[in-house]
Amino acid sequence: MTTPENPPGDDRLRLPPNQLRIVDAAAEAFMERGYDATSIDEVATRIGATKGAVYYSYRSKLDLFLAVYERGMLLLASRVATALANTDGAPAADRLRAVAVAHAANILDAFTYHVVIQNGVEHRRQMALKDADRRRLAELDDLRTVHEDLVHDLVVAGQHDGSLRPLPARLATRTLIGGVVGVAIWYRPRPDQDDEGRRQLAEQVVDVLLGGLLP
Amino acid sequence: MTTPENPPGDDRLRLPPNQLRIVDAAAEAFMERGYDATSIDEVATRIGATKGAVYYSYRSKLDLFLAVYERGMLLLASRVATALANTDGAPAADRLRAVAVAHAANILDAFTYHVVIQNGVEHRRQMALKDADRRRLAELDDLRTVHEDLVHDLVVAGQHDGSLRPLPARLATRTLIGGVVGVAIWYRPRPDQDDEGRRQLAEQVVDVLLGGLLP
DNA sequence: GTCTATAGCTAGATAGAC
DNA sequence: GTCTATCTAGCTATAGAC
Repeated sequence: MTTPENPPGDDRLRLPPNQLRIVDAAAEAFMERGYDATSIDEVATRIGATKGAVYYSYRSKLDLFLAVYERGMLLLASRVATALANTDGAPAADRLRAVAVAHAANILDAFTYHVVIQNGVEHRRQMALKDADRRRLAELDDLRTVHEDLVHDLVVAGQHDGSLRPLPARLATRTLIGGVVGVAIWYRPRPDQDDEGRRQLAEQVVDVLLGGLLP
Repeated sequence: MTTPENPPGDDRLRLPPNQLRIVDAAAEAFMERGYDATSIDEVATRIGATKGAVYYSYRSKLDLFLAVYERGMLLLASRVATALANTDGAPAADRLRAVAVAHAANILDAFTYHVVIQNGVEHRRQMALKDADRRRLAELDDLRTVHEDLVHDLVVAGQHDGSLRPLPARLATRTLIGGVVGVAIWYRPRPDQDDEGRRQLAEQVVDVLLGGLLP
């Protein structure tokens, strides 16, 4: 986790250590086996405990999933905010690049979380939820929308100041974000790759997306 | 389904009508609720029948998933083969574009299948499988590898003949495919969109990926 | 070929001891 | 706070009638 500890840090990012261990373990388990196929027993085993310890901190399995989803999105939001702060006043294309690199880098750094988000969002939308859960899920989905709108605004601004090609803005936005998010699908963590290595990979991916494959 | 019926048509694409109805229904259900959350009863209900009818044609739930996976990959392979045949002798960049558009268009046309493939592949890899099932799954995974290698070869060829930018070839390949596959995540089918409309959308997405967002 | 009935199992959630 | 024991629901898969 390479997220700055103090900058635009949402308070919800600060978890008690035992909860953080549970959420980390849940993210790993959900990534490897999928949400439905993962039992609470399995999450408990990963932290060397049993069901009871998990249920003491989280009401339900869905609650646990929402905690993973939330943490992943907040880590991303925090990092994107930093990228924007660092490029204040720069041309839109440069800010867009900074945001996209921050996004890709966060996917690599908090890999388990983002794979879970990636695989989990669709199913959850259709499932039967209690009102309170539905509300929490909707809030988290808002974070995705906020990010897409932010990128969209940068795309439009870039087309205005001439730093970006005139393309259908919404389509370009989604294709760009889709390409970044796709990293969560094809990337496999390597032991030899440190923070700096992941950052370089993030930049390379964004270069391909912004510059295209054609000469 | 806009797939040519005769060209490079794998025989496995020709299913008896009742089996096709079952696999179509399964793809829909898996897309909406996810593999694990979907019961065989639910698939049966969608074709106006009960469990028994499904189990008569498919031994197990996994068998049904494999049938969906197989059909999706074969539809894609067939369409890509046609695209390659149609661009024989053309510069590599043009062939790459044709393949990518075929891929994107097939994702839109056989949307349910590709969403299931997209969401399902990772989990299945880690699950406990019988030898026979493991073998079938490996065969289907091969189809993905074949496609990636095919795109990779086109990328390398394009860099040779100067029709593509000199980028890290594997990375560029995965980013391109990732961007195309990402369509299965953000696209939502529209009633007003016909075959031609989907084809145009596929072309627009590929234009963004090949040309990039920068001027 | 499709139905109903049911066996057998898994896993979410809770209660109460420590 | 974490444990063990247990209740309960829901689902895969099969058997046997029609």
